[in-house]
Amino acid sequence: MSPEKRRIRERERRRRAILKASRKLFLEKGFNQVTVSEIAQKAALSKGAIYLYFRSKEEIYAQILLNDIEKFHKKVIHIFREERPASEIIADFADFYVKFFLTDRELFRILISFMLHTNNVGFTEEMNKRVIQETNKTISIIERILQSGVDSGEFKLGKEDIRRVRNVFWGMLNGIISLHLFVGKETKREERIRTNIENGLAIFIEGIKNCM
Amino acid sequence: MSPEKRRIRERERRRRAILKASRKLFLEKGFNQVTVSEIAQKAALSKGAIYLYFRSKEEIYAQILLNDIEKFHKKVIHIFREERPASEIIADFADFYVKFFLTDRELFRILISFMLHTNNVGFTEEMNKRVIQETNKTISIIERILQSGVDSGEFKLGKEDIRRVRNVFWGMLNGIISLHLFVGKETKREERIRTNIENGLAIFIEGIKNCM
DNA sequence: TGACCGGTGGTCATAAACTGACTATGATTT
DNA sequence: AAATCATAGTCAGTTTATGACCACCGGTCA
Repeated sequence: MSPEKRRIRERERRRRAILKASRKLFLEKGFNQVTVSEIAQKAALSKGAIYLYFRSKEEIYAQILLNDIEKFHKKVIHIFREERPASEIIADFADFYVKFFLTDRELFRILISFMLHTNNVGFTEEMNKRVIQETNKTISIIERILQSGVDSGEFKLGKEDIRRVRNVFWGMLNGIISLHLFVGKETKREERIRTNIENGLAIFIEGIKNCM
Repeated sequence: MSPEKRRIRERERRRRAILKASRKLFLEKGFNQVTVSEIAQKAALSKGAIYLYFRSKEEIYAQILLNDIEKFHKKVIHIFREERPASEIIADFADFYVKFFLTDRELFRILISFMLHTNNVGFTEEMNKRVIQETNKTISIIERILQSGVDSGEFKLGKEDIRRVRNVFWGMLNGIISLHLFVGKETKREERIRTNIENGLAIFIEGIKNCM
């Protein structure tokens, strides 16, 4: 291996170290409560060095978001493997979504603040764009599921309907989870969320099968 | 961890990388056939960087030697654990010595050239002193074994005798191994060496039990 | 014998990476 | 609204790394 190659590797290793350290801190304390000095310390670098790898604290945060969203994507993509009724696939999606975020409450908090466009972090337009773009990829998965339901005759929806239904479904998912994470009690949280979402889904699917 | 600590760690990691890379090369090709540029390349560093970690090619070599000798020490030290006749312990030592070096023919070549004081590498006096000092530690182990034999009444040797016997034993060990490694055939090498040393030991122990 | 030559150990000017004291700014207290 | 504080971001100085270069040595050939 050439010195050049080695340096590139080490650069990437440090970058990952910074991301790993700051992710942990952000999840523990929230964006605003974390200082760049803290991140530097945890990554065993000086503050100045952080700025050799990222332009700003926000950029670090954005990168973490993008990584997490990508991670979710890679996992969720397998839901499409099987040939089954769209209503089942969409229930699986919901199930997976809940499970994925319940493993890390703060990860959800971080992502949901973007997904619901309620973040108060001073991102540049560029950063916002990229994060939203990635988020939309996830949302479009729902659209694909709905579309397959229409194709197979299971649902009867127009093009515009699909978009609306997608938004309702997405909102419902995040709304229910948020409700229980931020308001509800710890006890039996997962069960409550699941029940809520099952109920929601039942109404939801019945609705789109018959009404529209 | 502080930046300072991290840097020290990384420094040590590089140093070890250089030693690891050059050890491999030295064993493969011998000291003179290895260039510093090769070492640098294998360690994924520039040539100049090598000289930030070692003063010279010889110093690298010396460090490898010292490490290897130390490694041998740490392993051989356990031979003293048990309470047994000195003649058995010394046979074990011989056995261990053979086994240790047969696992790596070139390691033996490297070390023996020092132990027999036949190295042609341009070490500084300082380096030679340290390596010889470490080698003498190993030789003194033999002395301790002999001494314990005298203490228990198994051998009858004066102070001066012990030193002479030690040298004879040491020379015999290395001589026999060298003989087979550099002259003898590959086939049944270990067996031949063992047989030789067993014979040598029998004569040797009989000699020091009765004659001196 | 001595001029030449290829190869290599070691050097050093330059570049890259890192550091932490410092500055500017926005929030908070008095 | 002045003063104090906290902290994101900067930058001059330091450390570490690079590879072209030099000096030297051993071998070759006239």
